[in-house]
Amino acid sequence: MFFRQSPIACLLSSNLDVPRSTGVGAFAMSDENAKIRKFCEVGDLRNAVELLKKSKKAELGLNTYCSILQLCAEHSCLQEGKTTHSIISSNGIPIEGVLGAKLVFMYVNCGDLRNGRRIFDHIQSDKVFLWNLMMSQYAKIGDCHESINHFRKMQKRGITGNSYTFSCIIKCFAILGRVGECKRIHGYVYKLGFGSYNSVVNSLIAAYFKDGRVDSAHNLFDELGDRDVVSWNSMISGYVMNGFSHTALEIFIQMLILRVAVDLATLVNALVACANIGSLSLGRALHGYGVKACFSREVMFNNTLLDMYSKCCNLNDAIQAFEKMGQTTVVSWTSLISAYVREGLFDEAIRLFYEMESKGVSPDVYSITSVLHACACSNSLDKGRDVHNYFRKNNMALSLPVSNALMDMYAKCGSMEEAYLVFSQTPVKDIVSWNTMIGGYSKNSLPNEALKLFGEMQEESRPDGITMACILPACGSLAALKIGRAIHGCILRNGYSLDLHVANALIDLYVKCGSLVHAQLLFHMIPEKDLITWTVMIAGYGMHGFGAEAIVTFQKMKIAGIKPDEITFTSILYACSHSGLLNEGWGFFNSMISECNMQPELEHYACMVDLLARTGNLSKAYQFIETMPIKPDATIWGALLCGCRIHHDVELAEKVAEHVFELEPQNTGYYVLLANIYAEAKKWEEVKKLRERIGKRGLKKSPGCSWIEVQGKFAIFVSADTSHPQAERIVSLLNNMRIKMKNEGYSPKMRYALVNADDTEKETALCGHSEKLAMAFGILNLPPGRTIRVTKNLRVCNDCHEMAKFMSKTARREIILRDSNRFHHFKDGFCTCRDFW
DNA sequence: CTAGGGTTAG
Repeated sequence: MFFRQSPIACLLSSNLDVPRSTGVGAFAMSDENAKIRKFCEVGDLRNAVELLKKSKKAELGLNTYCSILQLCAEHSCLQEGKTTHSIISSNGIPIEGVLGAKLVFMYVNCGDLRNGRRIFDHIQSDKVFLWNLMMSQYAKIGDCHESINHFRKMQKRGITGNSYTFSCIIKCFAILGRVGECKRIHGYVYKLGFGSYNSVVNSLIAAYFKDGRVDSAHNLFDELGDRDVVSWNSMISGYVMNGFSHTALEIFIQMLILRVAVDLATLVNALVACANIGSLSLGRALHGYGVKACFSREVMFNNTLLDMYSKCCNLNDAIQAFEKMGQTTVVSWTSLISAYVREGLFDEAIRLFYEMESKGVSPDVYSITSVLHACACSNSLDKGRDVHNYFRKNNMALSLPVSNALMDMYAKCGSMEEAYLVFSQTPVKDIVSWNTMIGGYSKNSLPNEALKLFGEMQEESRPDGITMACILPACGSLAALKIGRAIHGCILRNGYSLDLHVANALIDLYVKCGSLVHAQLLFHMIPEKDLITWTVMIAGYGMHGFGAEAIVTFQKMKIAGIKPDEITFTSILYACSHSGLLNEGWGFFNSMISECNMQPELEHYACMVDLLARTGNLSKAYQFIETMPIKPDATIWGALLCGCRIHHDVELAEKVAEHVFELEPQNTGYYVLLANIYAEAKKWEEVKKLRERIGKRGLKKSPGCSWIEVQGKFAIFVSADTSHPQAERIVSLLNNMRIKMKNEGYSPKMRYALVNADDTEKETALCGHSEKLAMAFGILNLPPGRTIRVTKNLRVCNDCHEMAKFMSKTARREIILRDSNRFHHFKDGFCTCRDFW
């Protein structure tokens, strides 16, 4: 009955002499403490703290504070934890020992690492638990360095770690990619006797997988006696991470056979494996399994499921998975956006981005890069700019991946100016930034800018294999053999040639630089050729006029089990047309439809028209165009117009030209072509009319331009250029050549001149063509016997072609001339095109 | 006594 009274009532009602040591407080304290502890036991934190606030210092015991702090920690209630802390302080309780540890635990668990750290530093505890707590929390927020610092301090103080310490430190070193340290810890762990702890071994397995040491990881797993679900999950995710999704799924199946309990992480990893190998049926089975295991409310499960359906090319199921989700995150939206991109529905993907934003889900780096990728793929500069403006309006920070995605978008949409603007405004660039810009310039036919940036890059950053694959096409389009060779050397020194992208780009480089022998050599050295390798070589043979070799290569490719795609067919048809192989061309065209189930596209029709027209089947070509299932464009009619010129069919040319002019009224090349056809038929009146027509439209003929690389420098010539320092020597060489030609019975093909002037004037005009100037410059400046390689932006003219043949014989030089259409190898008075181009 | 090792997107 005494105990049931309140302490105050006791004091007032009693005059008993109570000993001081056990005192009134002692009885009262147990009462208040018990009440608070009772609240804590049932998880009523609010009432526990309220009562704590009302209680006096003397009424409270240490355990009571600890109970409340424990509850705060478990429920992550920082506010109540702080209140408790301040009561402890104002009550003058020293922060040390168990109470100090509890405070650290509370702060750290509530995510207030700063206050946790302050108390941790203050109490100077040697408890391993607290050290582990700090380490793992730093690791959790991604500050691996601080976590490692703690570990080092711990070692200095002579505190021996336990399994928690080592699993954490191994993870930190693994994240930082310091596998050497992991190995060191591995040995240390064995010495201390933690070598059989599954938590430690599991983190080691993950560390080795992260470093690509699949075998080491697997050995650890084999030797691990006490495997738990995490061990299995580590194996599955490790194999997936290293690109062995099939093995990952085999391990998953093994797990099912051994009846190891599967958890959420297991299913998520297995679903990723299914997504990677496109195994829809297994993915569906896992879907069902997960629903039965009650994971259908887990965001992680649903997001992975959505992505699995997307990657298995099942957009409908992906949409359904999204719609069934109770809770969506930015990850769900991003996966859905990517799913639409994968299906080619770019506009819908872009629309989803804005819908997500309007639903209050703020975009992150991944969603932003995805939507920019959608803009890039849809080739829509306006939509890409809109997204860019959206960032600016919302003051969103441009992180490096976002800036890189912006550059890529602008580059793919053809605006290198805007791409460069982003690039120049990116203070710290990485290799991706440089590669994106260099590749962008290459693909947008700005090879000089690509080379310039490549030079700048080397001052700041080390190029990698991708850089090489980006810069090589620029060298190719300039026919910059010397620079290309230097880059080839760099590739060999760094071992980049093992990368198939690089190897393919190198073959293409040598093809484009006219060095077919080198291209062939490299081609034969590649043990595992992919579709691109074969296609590049087929196109290369075609461009150089080796149709038969192109066909043999095509057949070898099929034997190697590689299926041709649309581009391969373009290349082989192109090769047939450049060598005049009509029957073979038809064969490939038909097999494309019947054997490979492909719909020929415009470029395939263009090749066939070209082939028919060149071989003189003009009316067949006309019929072929008229029966095409798709609308012919200017290049198709243009190919026929070319044929009309070769076979001097003025009547058909006029008919065809009207189609061309209607489709591409701004393209001067076609007017010039028709003018030449008239000129060759000596229809000067018609030439004059056409010139007037061109004049009215205000069209300008794009100037012919040729260049040649001598000692790593380019000499560039335009038609009738007299500004070159060696102009006099060049002209006299050409005049001498012309005289020699006349003496040997060659007459200049005057009918190819556009002007109706007297013969002398025509001859001068003929002599001024840029390719002649470049070839002459080559003869004058390259050591005897060296092959002369000239590149021209337009098609070579017939007169220049004749002269090149003559030059190759009289000057005893091999000349390789690349025009906008193909290669001409001149040797001993003959050309590989056999005058057929 | 408390904690951890394995978890989706580009």
